[in-house]
This record gives sequence, C-alpha cells and structure tokens, in this order.
Amino acid sequence: MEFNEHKPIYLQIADTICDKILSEEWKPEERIPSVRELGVLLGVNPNTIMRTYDYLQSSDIIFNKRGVGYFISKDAKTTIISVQKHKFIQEELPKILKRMKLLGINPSELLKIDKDN
Amino acid sequence: MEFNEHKPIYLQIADTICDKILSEEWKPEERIPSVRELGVLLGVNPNTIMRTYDYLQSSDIIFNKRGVGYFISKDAKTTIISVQKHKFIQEELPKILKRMKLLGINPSELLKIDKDN
Amino acid sequence: MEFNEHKPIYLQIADTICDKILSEEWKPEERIPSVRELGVLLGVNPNTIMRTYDYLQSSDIIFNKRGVGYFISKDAKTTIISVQKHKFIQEELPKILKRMKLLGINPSELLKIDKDN
Amino acid sequence: MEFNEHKPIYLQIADTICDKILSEEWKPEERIPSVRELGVLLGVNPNTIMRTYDYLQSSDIIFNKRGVGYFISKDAKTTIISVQKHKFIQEELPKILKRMKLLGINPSELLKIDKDN
DNA sequence: GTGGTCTAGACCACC
DNA sequence: GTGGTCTAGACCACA
Repeated sequence: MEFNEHKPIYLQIADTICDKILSEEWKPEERIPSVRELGVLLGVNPNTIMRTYDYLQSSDIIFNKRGVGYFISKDAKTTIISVQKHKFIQEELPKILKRMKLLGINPSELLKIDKDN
Repeated sequence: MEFNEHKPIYLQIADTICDKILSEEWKPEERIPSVRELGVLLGVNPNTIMRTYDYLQSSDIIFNKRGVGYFISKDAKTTIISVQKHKFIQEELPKILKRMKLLGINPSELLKIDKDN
Repeated sequence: MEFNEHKPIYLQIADTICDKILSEEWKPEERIPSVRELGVLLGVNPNTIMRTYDYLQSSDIIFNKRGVGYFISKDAKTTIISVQKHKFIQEELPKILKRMKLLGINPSELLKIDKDN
Repeated sequence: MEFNEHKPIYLQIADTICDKILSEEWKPEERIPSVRELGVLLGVNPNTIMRTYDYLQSSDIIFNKRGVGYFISKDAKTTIISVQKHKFIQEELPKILKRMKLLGINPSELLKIDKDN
C-alpha cells in the first residue's frame, strides 16, 4: 500500500478500514485481520497497525476479544457515518467550495465529473 | 497570524501567499516583504519564512533578485492555478466524491449548500 | 570531513553522496545513515544533513520510509548521470572549451594530460 | 544580462570583461564604460560594478585615471592569461577530467564536440 | 539593507 | 529509534 505524504499512516489505514465497513465489504461482528497479518499485508510495522486498532477501538468501531482478535462493532457503520458526515459538512465542505472558487471550478461541473465515473 | 496545528507553518504561510496572488492582492513583478519583515509581521522566525520562500521559489511562484529581495513571478497565478487545479481534480475530487457516496450525501446537495453561502 | 569554502556544506555532502552512488559504494534500496549518525560522523549539525537529504529527495535520488530512514532510490545512478551529464555537456563544456580557446590551450593537449594521471 | 546562481555577480561581470580583453574586443589603453553606464547596461547596481572594477584594478587588468574613467592596462591580456592558465590547468582540469570519468564521458569525445561548434 | 548558511537545542509525531 | 519543524542567534557575502 502506498501512503499519502502528510497524514499519519495509522490514520490512513483506519480510513481504508472505515471505507470497507461503509461499503459493507466488512460486516458487523466479523473478525478482521490480526495485527501481524495486516502488518505483513500492507508492508507496515505491526506497531503502526496496533495504533490503528487502538484508535478504532476507542472510537467504538471495532472491539477486541482477548486472545481471539478484533471484530467489527455492531453499530460500526452508523457510528462512522454520524461522526464523519457532521465533520464533512461542517468543516471540510466549506473549505472545498472556497478553494473551488479560487481555482475557478464551477460546482456544477462537479456533478458532470461525478457522472463520468 | 494563527496557525493550524498539523500542517507545517511554513506551508501555511505559502498557502496564504498563494491566496494573495490568486486574489490579485499581490501582483506579478511586485516585491514581497523581506524574510525579516514578514517574520516580524507574522511573529515567526525568519528561518521559517526563508523556508516558505525557498519552497515558493522552487515552484516558480516567486523569484529572487540577489541583495534586493523576492518578487512575484510573471506567471505566478497561472502556475498556481494549473498545479492546484490539476491536483484537486485528479487527487482530491475522486476521494471527496467517494466519501460523499459512502456517507450518503448526494452531490447535488452540494450546489444547494453552495448557494446558501 | 573538510569542506570547501565557497560551496554550501549541505551541497558538498550531497555531492559526496552522489559520488558514492556513482561508484556503487552505496547501492539502490540500501539504507543510508540517519540524519544524526551522519551529522556526528561528519562533524556537522543534523539540520545541515537534513537539508542535504531534503535536496536529494527532491531530486529523486533518495527516498524516505517514515520512521525508518532514508534509502537510495532504485534509479538513483541513472538519475544522477542523466542530470549531471546533461548539465555538463550543455552548460559547462561550452564554457570550458571557450575558455581554453581564449587561454590558448589546445583541446588535444587535454588527452595528453589525461593520460599522465 | 543573466547571472549564474552561485557565483557572485561582480565576478561574473569581471569574467566577461576578461573575455572581451582576451578576444581583443577591448584593447589596451582603451576606455571602458563608466560604472554608471555599465550598471544601466547590465541592469545591475552601480555598487556591484564598482566592486568589479576594484577587483580588476587590484589585479592590474584595468587602471583608473581620476575624473576620467577606467582603462584597459597595457599588459592586461598577458596578465589574465598567465593567472588563469595556471589556475585552469592545475586546479580545474583535474576536477573536470575526474567528473567526466564518473559520468562516463570519454575525453576524446570532447574533441568531436569541439569541432561541431 | 538583502538573502543564505550553519549551529545548538528543543519539541513533536510517528514507526 | 526515525525524521520534521521551529526557534534563537550568529556570521557571512553580496547589492
């Protein structure tokens, strides 16, 4: 896996996990890869994965069964959406719209680009 | 000036300079404040400003006349727009649209929000 | 290490690193000394080494694995040669030949001098 | 006039003057432009030209008639050649040959390139 | 006055 | 442990 320059790797991994949950590729109560497995898979130090899991656990998105592994929480999807949707609309969207104006991109073009994908 | 926590100060300063160029508050061939002046003005160490100027110069946005100071490049605005627009459309927009879909936000709502501002 | 007076130290260090790569003393994918190690080794401030590494990274000669260290790029040698060769032939050689003419040195003497070494 | 990045402007100007003398575009006893004239001509601060003239005068390449101007010394050409030729052969040539080897440029190619100009 | 380089030392986030 | 950023302060060459 390739990582973005400025965002911490452990958060980038958390993001892709959230995406998998949102897209229902990973479902509630399902076991997720062990710290070591995922570490090998992504070519990343296990400590970094540990940090991702810590973070997701403290956000109630995954939970741990001691000696067994980590699992997706029952309400993971709702949790993610409620947190991220609010943050996205309140904080990020205004910035995005402002930048689009400065760069001379009309928001309506956005819909067009969207359909092309 | 107040700075965001996670993005380096020198880049945040670069951003505000780019914004000034885009909004034509600062025009081509115009001299910009000296390293020391801007340092005092922003309450920041001159070395940090130097780093900003280094970065902007390597991006062809400003240039240096030795012993005189830094100046806005003739094509600064075009340069900034082309770089940022490309990056925005190629890298950021896809991510944004993907996230909106995952979060269940219809892109057309975006236009509505835009009008409200 | 001893440094030339007029060229910045951080560039002189960059040069010696490039030389090590060209002579294959340092090979692709190999880790290079940490900023602090090399600083101690050369009797130079770590910041100065950091600047060297910054410069080499922006030239695609080395790359960084976060939290691990810097590594020689796969194509480092080719990159260095193509950049330097181009610069040498386009910029420096014409000047050298012109000066030799003005100073009355026949270019063929150069071969003779070369053999003496 | 455009200037090289790292070499002081006043020395670069001195170089071009020496070149004019070597190529006999400027001849002994001839008056050279005044500090102000040359400053305007090259788009450079008169102080910088002054420094060039100081330097050339202390090297016996030009001399000053008070209130009249600067003039090429009678032996300017020999002076320049004797100084530069020695320096070129002793100091610069070995470096050049070494770099050519590292870059894989055969000195004999040099003669070919020379003929092409 | 200008930029440019360098040191020393600190603090931080990340792996 | 790693790099990365920032400050403070110094010194220098150049215009």
